[in-house]
Amino acid sequence: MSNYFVTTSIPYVNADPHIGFAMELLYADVLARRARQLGDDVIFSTGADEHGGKVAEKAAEAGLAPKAFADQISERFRDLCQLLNVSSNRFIRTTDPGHEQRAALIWKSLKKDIYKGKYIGWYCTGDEAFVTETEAKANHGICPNHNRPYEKIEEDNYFFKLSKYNQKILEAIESKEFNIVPETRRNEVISLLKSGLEDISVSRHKDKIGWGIPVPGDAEQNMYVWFEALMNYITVLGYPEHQDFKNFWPADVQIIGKDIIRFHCGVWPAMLMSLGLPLPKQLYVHGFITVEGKKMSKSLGNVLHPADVVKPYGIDACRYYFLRHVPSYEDGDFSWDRLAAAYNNELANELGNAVQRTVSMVERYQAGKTGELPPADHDTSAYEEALASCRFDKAIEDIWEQVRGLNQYIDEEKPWAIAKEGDADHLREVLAYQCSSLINIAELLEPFLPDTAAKIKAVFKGDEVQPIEGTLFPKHEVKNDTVVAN
RNA sequence: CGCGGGGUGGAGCAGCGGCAGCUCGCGUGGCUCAUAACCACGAGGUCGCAGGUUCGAGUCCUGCCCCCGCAACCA
Repeated sequence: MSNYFVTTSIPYVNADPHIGFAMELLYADVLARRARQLGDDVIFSTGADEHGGKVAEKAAEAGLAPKAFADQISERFRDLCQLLNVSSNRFIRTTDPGHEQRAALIWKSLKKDIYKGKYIGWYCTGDEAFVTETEAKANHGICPNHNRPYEKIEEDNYFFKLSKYNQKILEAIESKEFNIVPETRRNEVISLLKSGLEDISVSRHKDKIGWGIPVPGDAEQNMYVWFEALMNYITVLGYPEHQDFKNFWPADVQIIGKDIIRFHCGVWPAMLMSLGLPLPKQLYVHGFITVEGKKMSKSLGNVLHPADVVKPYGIDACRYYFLRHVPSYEDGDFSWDRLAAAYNNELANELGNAVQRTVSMVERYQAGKTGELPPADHDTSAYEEALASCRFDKAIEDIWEQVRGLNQYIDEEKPWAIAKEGDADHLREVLAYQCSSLINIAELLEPFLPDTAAKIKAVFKGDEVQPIEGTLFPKHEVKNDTVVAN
């Protein structure tokens, strides 16, 4: 028995949760549940990133104070875990007093790598925003929105010596001490690191970004939101003094989307190194999800909320789709047709029916008695390997091989024919194998479909089958569930 | 010359040097324990285009075309 720590990224609370983040929660949940199943002590943290200009802006639009606005949205992220039966046991908000205090503490500890520098950039007073050097050049020094020249502005900021750790990070990644999966992401990061990291500005002027954690000892500056948000992965454990931190860091797996890879493969490791802490053991980078082939966007009105997906077929069906039919190592697509097909063919017909026919035969031929069950004989190494490398889709495929194998077995053995012949011993043997196989399937399924696994296990618990009321996955008529517009 | 991913039967994908494979859909047959479910067999692809390396290329190299993301300090 050991300790296991898995994290999701903490979503920015400028908008409601959508299925992209739901997927990330599911990935983490599978790992957490699997670890628990193997007897580990698990901390599974998620949370909300709540500071920064954009939240302040959205709050103002809603006529709320930033904190009140953040309260509202972060609550929706918290609810998401329940909606999806996600077993996270820590929810950290960057506005938690604990996080704020610890962030200040961390800043002080990082001080040796923080220096005051000048941020120089092109600024448009019309947009009240900086533009990049390239953009300024592309527009020939004139803001196209306001038709006035950009001003060159200098601003005092604190900088973090990211460049100092460039080489060490590269080494940690190449040696897999800090293991990034999938490989393509790892290669991407390596080439990024080889091209060199520059020091980054890690604070903002208070009058520019007022909603943030103050830089200790400088009333004029707030911490740059990203810098501070990354700290959540250790403040959630009570860094530096809490026992949880001592027991659970480094994280076993951190899960992020591909858009924030730079922060997690550059800034974050550098911060840890500066603090003298080990890097996470593994970073899993997932892709994005489209809806019916299109990128989700408000203007298209196709933003899909997790609740919409759960509604028609239930939580486990939703989990199943995201975990199996969205490729773990690539971008994926959500489609109602494919969800319906997966539900009917795989969950109802193959798995549900395998349970049903087994139960029915045990009842019919053996008055519900199962007798002694043989031990599981399925080779789980492919499954284990898939989970270790976060290939959730492959892991489920491996389970389904067993499901299909069971249906084939039943058709080959023909228990109904054996019953007719009256060979009771042989029949008992065959049916016992079926039950045992289903129990094993349930075991492997638990991290992915916890409710379904529990139901199957309940059926074969004693030496007498306990039929499920109704069916495991009732067949649905094809409904016209269109994407809910927003 | 910003970075990356991808183009394989109707759909979704695997294969990454040695007879082109899986799931769905479609067709035929079998079975009757089961949620009109299950099982078997079959049709369907010149593996984006053009060159090259090789005894042999979806698989390696070069060039081109087409999709899709990311980045440009918003987090």
